[in-house]
Amino acid sequence: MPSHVFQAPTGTRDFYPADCALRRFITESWRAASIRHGFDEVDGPTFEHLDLYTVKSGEGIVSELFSFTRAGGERTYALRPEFTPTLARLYAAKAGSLPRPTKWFCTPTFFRAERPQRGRLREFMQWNVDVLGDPSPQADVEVIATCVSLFRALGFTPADLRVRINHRAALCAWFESRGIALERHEALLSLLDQKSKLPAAEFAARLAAFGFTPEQAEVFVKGLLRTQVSPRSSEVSVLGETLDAASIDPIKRLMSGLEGTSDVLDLTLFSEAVAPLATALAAARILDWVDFDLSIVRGLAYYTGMVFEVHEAGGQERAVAGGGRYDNLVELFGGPPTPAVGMGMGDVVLSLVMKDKGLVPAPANLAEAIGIRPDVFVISNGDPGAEAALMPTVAALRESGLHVRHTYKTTRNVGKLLREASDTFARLAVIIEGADRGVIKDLGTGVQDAAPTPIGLLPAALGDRLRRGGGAGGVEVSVKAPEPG
RNA sequence: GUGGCCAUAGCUCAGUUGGUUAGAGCACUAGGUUGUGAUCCUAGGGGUCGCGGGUUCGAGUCCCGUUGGCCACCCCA
Repeated sequence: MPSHVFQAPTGTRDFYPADCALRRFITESWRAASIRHGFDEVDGPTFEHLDLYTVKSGEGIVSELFSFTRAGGERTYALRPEFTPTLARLYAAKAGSLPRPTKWFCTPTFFRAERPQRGRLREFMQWNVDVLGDPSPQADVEVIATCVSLFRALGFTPADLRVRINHRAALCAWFESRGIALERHEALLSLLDQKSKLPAAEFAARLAAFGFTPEQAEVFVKGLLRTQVSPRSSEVSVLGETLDAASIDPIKRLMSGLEGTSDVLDLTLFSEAVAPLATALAAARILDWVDFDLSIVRGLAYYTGMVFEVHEAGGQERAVAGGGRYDNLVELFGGPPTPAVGMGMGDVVLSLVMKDKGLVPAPANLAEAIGIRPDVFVISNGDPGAEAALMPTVAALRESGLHVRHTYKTTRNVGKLLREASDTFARLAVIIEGADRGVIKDLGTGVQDAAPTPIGLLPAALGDRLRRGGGAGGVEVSVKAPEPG
């Protein structure tokens, strides 16, 4: 008896076949969404010099990292907790020769030494999408649209998930216009960030210290600000303050460009900085996924403009994705001044939300989606000639490039073996009936050929059958086709 | 790093105020209904009750420790 039982380290996961299938489905979905939006895949090392992470986040980050020194070595390394520093390093090294914009994505594994809890583990995968070298709102929206494209592909609707957007620069400009001194902005942002963790009354009380009325505090508490605007109206009020004519103009432009949308619009943080963003969101046809939300701050000090998080509409789980614009980050890592916008999405929360919404594909659909359905399941009916022909037939079919399976059981009960074939989600079955022939059955339709096929012709016959879509049935593929545009 | 809850077969669980060789369903394996994916029948493998220690005549059942899990805090790149 072993005196010690080996267990996986805290916060890590073991991936059995079904788990691997789901993980691959997710990463393949990430890849597909990235690629159809024109992003190129990159990657870096799984560990970096520790300094790379303290540059951006300070020494305090070290306790959150898995760091180590090689035996006998002097340098300290850390397993990567995020991709952004690596991205900045990659970009800075070749900035001069890279196109503008540079659009990169990756779907690697990350490590964080945190206490695990729901939606947070110590090892996880995260999709990163970044646009470098483009300061326009279109770049902001491109990142968000890629994110939304994934949600659509997975079967989510705007009723399931909400993209909650804020704008750091616009928010701070608005603070300033209200006479809040620059040095108090950080404290105010941090207060907004704590909104969901404070009792409403206390939150309002603390806001009052910044000069906000109880009525305005209520708007912050509700988080989302949707203001009724009539295109014919000459006045618009936000947070109880009437906007000036210069501010109203972009609203009206926005309204006129949005045929078919409701005249209820999110106008939180309305300003010259936000209107172009809203316009671009509309042009990308994802405005219906988006709410502006004053309380979205993100913990990062380096965000400079738009910031966003994606949450379940009902508020369950933690953020599915988050990101924003960080125009000074590349410079921080030694590159040229480069406007940049990006986002990250982890597999842990995404999986939880998919389960919440019943959007995890059934095993057969997963197998179809990630391309692991067997083409053919070869069965012997027990005839001595068929027994001898079984493995050579399997080999010949594999030589022709097909995904071929056969039983490892001893029974030759055809019914049981067809059951096994069906359990593997194979498209076609071949029942070898003798040394020289086998009959083909389509496991999707249940239709079996009336006449057997000479064994030497099986590779060609099966290949032909599969090319014509044979065996495609039997599973419902829930993965939606990419949407046009 | 702090706190709370939890830990019995691969999975979901039952195990009476501590008492004989620890159970069920599903799953799995084999066989049957003399070759067609259903249903069904039969048989079988598999746990020493996360691990270690303690109390007791006796512990899965009580106590302590430890490991792991879940949840919240901190943090969230």
